[in-house]
Amino acid sequence: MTVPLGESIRQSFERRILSGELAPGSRLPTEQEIMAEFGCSRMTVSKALSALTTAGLIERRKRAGTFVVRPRVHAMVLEVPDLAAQVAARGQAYRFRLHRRNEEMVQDGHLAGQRALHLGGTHFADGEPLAIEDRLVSLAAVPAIADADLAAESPGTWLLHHVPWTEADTRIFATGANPAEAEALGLNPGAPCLCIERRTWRGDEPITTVRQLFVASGYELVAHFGPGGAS
Amino acid sequence: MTVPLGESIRQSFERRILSGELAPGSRLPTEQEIMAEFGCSRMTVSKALSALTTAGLIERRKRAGTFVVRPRVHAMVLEVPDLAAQVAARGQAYRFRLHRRNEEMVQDGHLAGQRALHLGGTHFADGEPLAIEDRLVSLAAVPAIADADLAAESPGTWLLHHVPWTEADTRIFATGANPAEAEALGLNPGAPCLCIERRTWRGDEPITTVRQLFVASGYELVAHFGPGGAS
DNA sequence: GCGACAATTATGTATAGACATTATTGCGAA
DNA sequence: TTCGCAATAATGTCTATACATAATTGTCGC
Repeated sequence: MTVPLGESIRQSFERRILSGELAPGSRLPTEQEIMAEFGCSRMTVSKALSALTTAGLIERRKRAGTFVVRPRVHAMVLEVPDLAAQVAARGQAYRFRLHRRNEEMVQDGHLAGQRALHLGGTHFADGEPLAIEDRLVSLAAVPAIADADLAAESPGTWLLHHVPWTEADTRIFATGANPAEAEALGLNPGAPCLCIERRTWRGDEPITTVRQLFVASGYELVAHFGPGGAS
Repeated sequence: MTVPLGESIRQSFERRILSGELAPGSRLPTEQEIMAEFGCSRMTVSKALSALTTAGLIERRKRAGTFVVRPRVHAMVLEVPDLAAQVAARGQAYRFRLHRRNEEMVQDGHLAGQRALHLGGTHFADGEPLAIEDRLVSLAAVPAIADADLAAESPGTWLLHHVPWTEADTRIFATGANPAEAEALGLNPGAPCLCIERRTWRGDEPITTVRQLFVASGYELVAHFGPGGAS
């Protein structure tokens, strides 16, 4: 038995649901009936249904039975890899240049009232500016960053390797570069750019806020939704 | 016992990991030790650890034990709600105007070699153009769209309510509006726009391809990552 | 010393049974 | 009719046990 029985039960119902054989809102067989169909114990059925529940495909209601959920909003998986790795994966030379680094008391936003390290820099791919970023890192949450060598490694890469986070919000929108930004990116003012603003936390504790402005022609985000969840 | 024992075990280890008490790469107690700590059976411990495994917090290796995973790439959940619903949620009046509808044989791309319905239109929020879209819908996969009333409802909304899909790819990038696009959106040529290109499938069968161009000031995408997965 | 093989130890999966929980259903009384 | 309560049928959780599986560890032979 290469594939576990519980897993094959899960797959069977996943297939029936995704194919439309089991329509949204329709009732699945009872656990007793599924036991009989697959010739296994109720615990095994229950575990398979629990997995489908956490995957969001079905809903279990006591006394009433188990139902296929009706489709809601699309939730897609957005991969946000490390920028240095992503540039390297395209076969380009990656470089980061830091042009601002100072400690300050943050007045507003996500890190308001905390001492933070304020970092600014430019990401280059093959010597061409790809993006500029402006970042605040909480010194309370990440004291070690005060001693980090951020000239060699971008702050994002350093944080990714040194600081685990548990929660993040990202806003993605298009905007025109203002004169200073255009200058830094080698564009004309008003040129289209992709802007990504991200705030991260570990538990309730804010870690960092970053605003990255990408040259439109040099960057795109890719999101995927598929049966496996991620792929 | 309001909270199930297995769940409290799961929470206990989640807390210890997120707080850093259990560092990435470190070994958890064996299932036997956890049994003793919580005074329960091994199945209950195993179920709690299974949940943490699917949540991606720990890794279980036979013979070796259970370990806290090291942080990897960021995978965030991108909410892609229906545009009409999203505009309505902001308290604005939503309208869609269809200005192209014809059947054609698709030459290239995702739907190459299929007969498809080619649709073009504009999304308005409070009477102002918000986005233009250009869409191909496979007539083989979705024959019913030939009879749909797409003047009242946007093609995206119609598809969302009538056609389940199982797989989708999305590209997100910034671009400048070309003269025709700028005209349709009431912008100057070259003005920054957010472009979303999406291809969807049901199983192996392509359903639709769409390119949506948003006025930069009117739209942003929001992605989230958190312990709950979605929130 | 060093490689191959066996023993050990840990997780992976499954069964069978028990009791808890809870929403529905139906019946009886006001 | 309608309100409320009890019976019921379904899922939720847990125990105790068994065997499978796989990687590390130790040992034996060379």
